[in-house]
Order: sequence, then C-alpha cells, then structure tokens
Amino acid sequence: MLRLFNTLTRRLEIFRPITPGQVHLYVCGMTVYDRCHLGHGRMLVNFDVLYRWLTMSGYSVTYVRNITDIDDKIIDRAARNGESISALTERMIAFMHQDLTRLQVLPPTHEPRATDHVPGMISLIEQLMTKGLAYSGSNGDVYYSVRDFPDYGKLSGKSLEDLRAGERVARDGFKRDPLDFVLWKSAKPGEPQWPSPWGPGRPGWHIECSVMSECYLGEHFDIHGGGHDLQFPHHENEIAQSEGAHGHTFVNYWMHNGFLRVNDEKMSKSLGNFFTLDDIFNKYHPDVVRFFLMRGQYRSPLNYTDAHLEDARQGLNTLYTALRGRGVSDGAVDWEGEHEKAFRRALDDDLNTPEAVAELFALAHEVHRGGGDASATRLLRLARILGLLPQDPEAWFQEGAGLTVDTAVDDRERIEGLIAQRLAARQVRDFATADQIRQALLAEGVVLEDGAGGTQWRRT
RNA sequence: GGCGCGAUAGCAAAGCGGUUAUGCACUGGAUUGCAAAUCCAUGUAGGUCGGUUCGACUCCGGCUCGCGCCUCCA
Repeated sequence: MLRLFNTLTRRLEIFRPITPGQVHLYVCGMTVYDRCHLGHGRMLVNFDVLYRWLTMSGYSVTYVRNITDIDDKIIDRAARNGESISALTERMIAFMHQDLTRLQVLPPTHEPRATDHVPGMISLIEQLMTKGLAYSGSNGDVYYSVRDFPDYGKLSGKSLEDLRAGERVARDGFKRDPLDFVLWKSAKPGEPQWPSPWGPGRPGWHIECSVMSECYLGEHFDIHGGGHDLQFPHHENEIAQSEGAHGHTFVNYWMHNGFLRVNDEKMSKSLGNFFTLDDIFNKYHPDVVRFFLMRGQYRSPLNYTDAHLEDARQGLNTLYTALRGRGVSDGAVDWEGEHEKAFRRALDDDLNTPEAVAELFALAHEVHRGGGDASATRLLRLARILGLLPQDPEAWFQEGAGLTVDTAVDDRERIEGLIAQRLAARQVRDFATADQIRQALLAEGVVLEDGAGGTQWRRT
C-alpha cells in the first residue's frame, strides 16, 4: 500500500486514486531557456521513479509533464542571443530530451507545450472573469484577484496577511492587491503575441499548467508534482486558478522534491556553482548521477560535491561487479522474495529510495555468497525498476566504470596487446615483467584481473 | 519579521521506543606468484539541556546551529 507525503496536508497519506487502477499525474517540467542543470535532473528523476513505481504497482498511469516555451526569460534570452524564440526553445528541448535519455528518464505520456494551449488559457481566464476572480488593469494586463479566493494560501500554509507582511512583493499601480498575479500580459512591441478579448498579448506564468493539466487529465486529478520552490507561488496560483474557475478540488496529492545544493551552498549562477547535466556527464556517467540522486530521499535537501559523486560511483561499481559474468535475464519480479518485499515496502513508504537501494546491496552480497545467477537476476530486476544498472557490466567497466573517458578503439587493442605480452611473461614465470605491465596499466586506470578463465581487465 | 524543515559514526544516508540499516573510506585475516574482485572479522553514531517511560537516536518541550519559502527559480 503506497503512502505519499502530501504537501497540502503535510502528512503521509495512503494513496487512493480517484478512479481505481488509474493514476493521473502532472509534473511541472522545464521552462526551456537554458540547459537542464542538476537540480532539474533531480526533479525529473524523482518523478520518473514515481511514474515507474506507480506503473510497477499495477496502475495505468497517465503522466503529463509540460514544457513552458513562452515566458519572460525565454524572450530575454532569445533577444540576447539574437535568435528567434522558437529556435531557442527547439534547441533547448532537444538538449533536454538528450539529457533525459541519458539519465534513463522515461518519456511521459504527454509532453504538452504552453504555446499549443493559448486558446485554452484565454478561455480559462474568461471563466475567471465571469466568476469575478479576475480583472483587467488599466495597462491592459489581466490579474487574478487573490482576496476573492478564500482558500488562497492553503498549499503553502500562508495567509494573505503573512504574505503581505513579507513586504517583498513589488507594488505596482495596476493591481488591486500587491499579491494579485498576472494571468494575461498585454503585448509589447517585438514580443510574441496572441489575439484575446483583452487585446493582443501573451499568457502569464501560472495559467498554462492549469490549462494543460485539465486538457489531459481533467479538472480534478490525482497527483501534481514539482520542485519545492514551485509550492509558492506557482502551485498556489494554479490552485487559485483551477479551483476558482471550476469550484471544486483540483488535485488530491501535491508532491514537492527537495532542493539540490552544491558544496553546501544554494546552486546559483552568481556563486558560480551552477552545473548543467551536460557538464557533469563530461566527467561522470549519467548512471552514476542517477544513482547519486537516488541515495537520498526525495524530500530532503541533497548536497552535490565531487566526493559524493565519487562515492556513488564506487557504490554503483559494487552493484555492477555483482553482475559481471553472471547469466541474468530481465523480466518479472518475484515479489515473494525477502529482499523484494523489503524493496517494495521501502518504495511504498513515500519512495524511500535509499532503503530500496540498500536491498540492492543485500542482493549483490548474496550473489557472492552462493546466490549466483539467481541472485544476480533478482538484483538486476529490482534495479531496473529504478532505472538502474541498464548497461552490460563488462562494457560498463571497460568504458570507464562510471567515469567519462576517451575510449578510442586502438586503446583497447593496445591494452589487450599488453595483456598478451604479460601472459607470455607469466608463462615463463617472468613475474618482474608481468608486474611491470600490471603497474603500467594500473597507472593509467586499467586493472588486470587474473582468473580461472584468463585475464580480464577493467577501468577503475 | 512571517511560515516551514533539519541536526545520526571519518564522509554520505535510512528505519526503528528495547534486537547489525546500507554505501564509501579505513584496519586485520582468508584467497592470489603479486594483484583485483570476493569472503570473514572489526565501528559502543544520533547537536545540547530537560521531560515522559521499566527503557529513547526514535515521543514532548527549551536552547544552539544550519537550511528553505515569503521575488524569477526544479
């Protein structure tokens, strides 16, 4: 029985879908003005684990992860780059898909783009106008009137008074309340624009998620997720829009993943600690990054350092080692097994991936203690539920063991040539020469392993 | 200022009111021509002060420290 922490109630709750056997899941995806960074990666991997686990648990899941391809930052960036908005967004979307593929993140059922849903947004804003929850300012922008939505603040646990006390909200002369937010922005010269009842313009930030979720999942659905920072104002505003317009509950379970930190500091461009996934993949294999992300519970802050990634790499190598030379097959999990039960219990407990991973290590241990191929197969099948251990183990170790290295073809031939030389030396018991070759290869990160079936090699 | 979260062994990170988490690193032994991998053995951790309890890392409260949101942000 799956339990999830619901941000709305701040409690662990038993998950009960609206329609038995079906889950409607929406996650706020990327605003595509730049490459994905590790924080995005964390969010995308976390909800990928949720998607996989729901599916594995027997639910038919409709997973929608949107792309926001129109907003201030996109317009600014395109202008600064001297390129069109669509050129920028198409490029970033292609990069994103590449990053996601490398991270073993499955594609969602639907990946709608905001610019394909502008008419729906206009329609929703009209409904809000009709209900007296929206108004147009004298500047042509349309605003949401937060004071007219009594539940405003229920997700973030804030009252309007608390929010006003922060005094961090810029006042402008067009809003009735400084906390009102923009639903529709009137067009400025040179900006993309769509016709609307309020004149040409473009949507505000939050409206696209209310509209796209409704389009694919309905007015009321099961789970809505995103990064912790989206709790307020983005998700709060989505609730105001959707529940304000429809007059009933929008989402049953809200899930938010914790932030990623870098060297114990918030990741930010000004601190210069901003890593794109691509940067990291130049050093570590994406599987290592995915494994690293799953060693922490998704709601906790996670600190990135090179040392932590190196730890993760070594741990992952332990798992891959257990698969080396084993006859394994992918396939259905036998959930009667002790480790399988513990694994399920862990994930059912608000996606406790660290505990699930511990079961992977337990099985790896079992492989070496007589469990052999059977235990290795069990390990592989559980790992693959999490999107782990997708590679052939021998290839994994020869291609860098989690480090990104140049693997030129002649490099392999050279290594195997040296191994042959060493074998010849060993056969005449010239161990001095044999050890010299071993040391020389070790110095460049290649370990030789003498076994019953001959000498194998791997990178460290 | 408002709201919220956290503090676990060298590092990372879980569960749990009384029994070994787990991983990485380290140490000793086995194994090996030497190694690697693996196996065996080895860690009296739970910020601090108090309370509840037969018993608390685990529940409650104070304190200290760290962090997040309140503005664009996954």
